[in-house]
Amino acid sequence: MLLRLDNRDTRPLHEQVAGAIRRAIAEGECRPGDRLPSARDLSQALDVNVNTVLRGLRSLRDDGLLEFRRGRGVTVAKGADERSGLLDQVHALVTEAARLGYSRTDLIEMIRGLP
Amino acid sequence: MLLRLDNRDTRPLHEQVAGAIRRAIAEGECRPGDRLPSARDLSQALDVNVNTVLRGLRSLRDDGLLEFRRGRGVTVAKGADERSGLLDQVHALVTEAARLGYSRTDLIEMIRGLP
DNA sequence: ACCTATTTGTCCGTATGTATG
DNA sequence: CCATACATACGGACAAATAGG
Repeated sequence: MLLRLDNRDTRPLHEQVAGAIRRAIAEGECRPGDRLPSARDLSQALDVNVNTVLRGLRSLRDDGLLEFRRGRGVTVAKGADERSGLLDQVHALVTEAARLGYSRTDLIEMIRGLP
Repeated sequence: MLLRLDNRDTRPLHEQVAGAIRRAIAEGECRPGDRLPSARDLSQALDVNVNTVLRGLRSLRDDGLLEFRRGRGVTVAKGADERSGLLDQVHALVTEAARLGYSRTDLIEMIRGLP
């Protein structure tokens, strides 16, 4: 799993980290049960603080994509491969919407308002 | 631009007005630079109070979709058509979600659950 | 079973930048 | 212009799990 961050990306680092790993899972580079590199290794590779990496990882855990075990590392959760692609789309949509001035509530309204 | 409100809709009237006009813009019925019917005309056509219409229009102005000019009316802002592309993205998302067995409610929960 | 060194995520505080009043 | 609040990113100390002797 080879990750890199884009300097031109204006999003917070922890979001970029989360997005990169989410896509790696969506594209099958990491499969359920696989172990991720340790947060410290990732932080070295990406040249950001460990806690910044962990913040990104935590958000993926909250989405049900990852599982944490102190002393054992971070593993890809069961079913993460199916959900990650969809969550990736959701994230992209929410981000694009925010850029254009639309709130999440507006998006929910759009979804509800579809024919 | 033909607008109508749904009696069964439980949302506040000003939200319904805003939603209806937003959709009209997204579907190309109103293009950037076009003038909207006056708030008074809209209030007559929709059978709601003028201030209710204005409240909805104001929220669209805050989103950057409309521009107000005293004495000259309300016009569709530049770039408002580009934002309508969001609806296409929403469509694609809902379709892909359905293919994977996720309902709109599931998507809404995903959006709500984002960090 | 025991110890201990290492690896791993968790938790605390702090500096900096960005809004907000 | 100043003050206040909030988010972001960082650093260091900590505790759980592991691996080797």
